[in-house]
Amino acid sequence: MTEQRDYRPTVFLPKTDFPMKAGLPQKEPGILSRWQDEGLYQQLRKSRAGAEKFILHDGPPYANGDMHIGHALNHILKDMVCRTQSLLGKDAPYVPGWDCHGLPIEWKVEEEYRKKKKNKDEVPPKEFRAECRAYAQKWVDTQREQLKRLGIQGDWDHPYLTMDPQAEGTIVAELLKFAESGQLYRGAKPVMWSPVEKTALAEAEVEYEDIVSTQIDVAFEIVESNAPAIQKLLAKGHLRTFAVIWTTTPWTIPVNQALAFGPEVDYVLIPDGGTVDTYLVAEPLADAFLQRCGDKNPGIYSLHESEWERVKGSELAGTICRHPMHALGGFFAKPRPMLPGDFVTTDSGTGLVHMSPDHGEDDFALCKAHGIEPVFAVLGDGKYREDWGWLGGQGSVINPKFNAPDGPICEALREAGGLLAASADYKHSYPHSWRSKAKVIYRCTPQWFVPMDRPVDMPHAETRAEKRWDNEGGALEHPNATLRQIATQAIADTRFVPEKGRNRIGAMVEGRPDWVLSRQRAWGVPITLFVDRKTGQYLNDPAVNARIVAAVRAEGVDAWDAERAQEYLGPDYRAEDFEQVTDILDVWFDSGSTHAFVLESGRWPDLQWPADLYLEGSDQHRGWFQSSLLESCATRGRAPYNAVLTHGFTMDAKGMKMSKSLGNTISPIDLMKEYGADILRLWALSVDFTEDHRIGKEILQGVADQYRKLRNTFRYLLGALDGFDHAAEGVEAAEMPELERYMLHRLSELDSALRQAIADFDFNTYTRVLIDFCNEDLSAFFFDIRKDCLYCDAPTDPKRRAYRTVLDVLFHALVRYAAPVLVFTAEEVWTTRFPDRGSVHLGALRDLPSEWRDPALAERFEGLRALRTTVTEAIEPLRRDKVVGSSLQAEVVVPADAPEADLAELFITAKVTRGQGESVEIVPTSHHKCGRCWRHLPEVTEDGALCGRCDEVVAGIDA
RNA sequence: GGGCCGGUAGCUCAGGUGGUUAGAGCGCACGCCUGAUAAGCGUGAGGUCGCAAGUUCAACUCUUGCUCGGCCCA
Repeated sequence: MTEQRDYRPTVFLPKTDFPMKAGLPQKEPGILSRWQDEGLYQQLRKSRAGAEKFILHDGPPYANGDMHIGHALNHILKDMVCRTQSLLGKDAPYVPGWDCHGLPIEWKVEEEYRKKKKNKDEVPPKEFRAECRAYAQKWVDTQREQLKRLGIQGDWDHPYLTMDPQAEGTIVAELLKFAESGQLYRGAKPVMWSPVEKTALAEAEVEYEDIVSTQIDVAFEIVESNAPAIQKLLAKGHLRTFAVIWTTTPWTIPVNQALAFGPEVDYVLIPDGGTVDTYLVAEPLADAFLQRCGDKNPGIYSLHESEWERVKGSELAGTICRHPMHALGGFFAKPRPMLPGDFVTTDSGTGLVHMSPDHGEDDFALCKAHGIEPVFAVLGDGKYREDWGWLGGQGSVINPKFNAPDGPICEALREAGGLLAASADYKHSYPHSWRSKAKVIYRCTPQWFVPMDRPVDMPHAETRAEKRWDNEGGALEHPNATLRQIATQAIADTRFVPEKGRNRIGAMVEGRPDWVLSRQRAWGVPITLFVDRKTGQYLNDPAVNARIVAAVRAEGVDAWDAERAQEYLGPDYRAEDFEQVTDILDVWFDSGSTHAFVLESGRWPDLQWPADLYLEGSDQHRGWFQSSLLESCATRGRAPYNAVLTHGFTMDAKGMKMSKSLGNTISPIDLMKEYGADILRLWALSVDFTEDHRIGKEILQGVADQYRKLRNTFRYLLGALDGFDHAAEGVEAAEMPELERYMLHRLSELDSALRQAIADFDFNTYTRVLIDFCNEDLSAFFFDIRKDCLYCDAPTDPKRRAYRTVLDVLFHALVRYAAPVLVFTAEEVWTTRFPDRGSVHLGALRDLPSEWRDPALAERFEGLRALRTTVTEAIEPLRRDKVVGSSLQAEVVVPADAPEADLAELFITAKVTRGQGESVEIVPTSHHKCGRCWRHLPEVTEDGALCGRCDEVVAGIDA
């Protein structure tokens, strides 16, 4: 036995400095600052100048608090959209924005006041707004840094802010378009109102607490009815019939204007044996009613239940009652009609509901539909107004004593004979003010509305110019169509991904009430209207409006100052003839106008109107998607977007929503510190974001494993391509071995799949297909088979050159495919190989040569791969029995009809022969093992000696 | 309480218009290799397709109810 040489130095192993361990949290910030220094975003704009555009318009997050997982997901998806579109060669700019006005910021500033024992009411509004502005700016800056850290690419130096005076000016200009086209009216609406703070409250400012209230049963005498059973009673002049209502808010009785019944509910007439009276209540609630007032009216029991007369709810239409206090005259003497209300249930009460349009949403809507208007009897402090016919000047209505069974309301009702029962023992949950903890009420207040069902008088093109409407995108006219109809058409014309979003927003637009634009707040864009004190109509003069818009554009919302009314009104009007509106706009109007000042204004010349895509969470069907849609349809006659993409919400590992109180929140900022942004991105792009999805330790561990696999694929490519020079070593596809040509075919299939996924915004398919290709086609198949070739063939060998040529093709393709997902890692990969060729993110996909497609070859290889699996399965038992270890020690017999190919090479076995039968058989090889390539070949004379190929190669090296 | 949406292996996902033993990748277990080495390769075990009825010759796939979870509203 001769001394064996160590052939290791003669083997061409992969060589690269690219580390297996990523160290993303440490590495990413450096890459990020390099991009910033090099102005990568601007470079990209330049390189795509003139290309087809893809405009994603960023929905503005609220400038309050740190980035949370929802922001992260949303922005990763937006970034993926822009980057993949850019990969296709399009110009896909991204201008991020923030929503800066609104209540939550006001709260925070007020909270800081309270800490300093400062009273908000003593602070001049201008000063207060300045503090809100500063607060918003602080969070804009914070979130901007956090989003940048995620690798989101965009024009971070020029974001749009809704509090930018230019933006505020545009918002005002958009509002005035509504005014000029007659799409504004002043109406009333019940809002949550706190009598203690004397202010309207938002839903979020209200919390529910269990309290005990007075419950009363009140009788309204029926004076007229179409129901036969009631008519019969009414005909006997001396009998009285009462509709009975039940309420836990006695104070609303003085403002009652109607009664509601359930058309589907069955009612009974209960005769009171002690008197000549009869009571109408819902049948299922009759027992409960009798229990409540039985003690005081024992006569009610006089007739057996089976003898009670029945009345169908639907028969009650047209029935008229009178208020128990009708003797007071005036308001109280008016007829109280019974109206059909779908909201009436038989869960509690009497199945008849007393209606006060001033103090309930159902009440308001039902009364409005029947022409009954609110009366504004309860003032902001909770007292009835002085001139009110009953209890004028008294209150407050939230005072329990006021509502008590022995309070003034019940006493008066009792005296009038209208009170059947009253007890202070009803436990229920009731809204309270978050801040004062006092009870709140519904109260009608005047508000500004956009009508959904009034024909939109969209000004014609020439008129638009006259009126100085600056709709760069133009406007479509829909003769006589209402805003609801135009919006419905726009929904039909928009692409929704996923498709179910269309149904969701469609149902909302179909059913939504008029848009309430006004808020009685400080931090927002003013409703810049002057109302004529004589007519109650707002002034509609384009010249006045132009002055207002110009001032707000220049100075921001502070320009809407009462002292400057005359300046805006000009010489044609007198300020004292007008009331200057002090309400501000619903912030949804702000964000609904972003398309105007971001896409249309020309301040971001890369952008254009309309947007190709809006991309937000599914909650925005009611929010931004809709406010933008309505704003744009009312002023431009179409949606500001061509497509809407929605994502679901991120749940914890168990599928439960994240909340601070549950303590299951996961911060993307923490995750970036632990795993790195690329892992977080890969997570967001691996899950089915169109549904709700989860995040957690195990999931992230899985994502990190997928990442490592991708990273090692690149590491292998970098190592295997060490020193590759295409000019010297490249091989034409036609000259390549079949295996290489098959891989080019597979790559072109992958390319098609990825392009389809981009077109569908189907990113989990994108990442899955990419990772599967790396695992199955490359690592487990191509790379494994060609290991011998790469390590042991001579560098000049045509097969090895062909292999490396394909590796080079794969490198260029894969690094670009991966770039939108693993933005940092792809850059690291790219610069490891090409330190002087700029950023990978400037690159676009190249169209792969169509000749690479070879379906016939592919079909043969699919058969070979199936056979390969059979062979590996067959080797396994021999391994178990320690007959063979490496597959190179196996000799294989395959069926005679196995496809033509170098099977030993494909199967990585010593030898393959064709047998007679159908089966695959394995035997251990008897050949010796080559000392260099470890293959077992007949020409190897003894273990450790060289095979013919290696002998030649080593000789070449030695020489 | 109402509207809409969803529940396929431990994890992330595939499963046209109902039709053979429900698939993939990862993870896991076991094994091979030790020249991609805190890497690479192979084999294997995991699912009453949320639950229950119904339609059908046949349902993960259709209908209804329930349940769990989510978004929006009340």
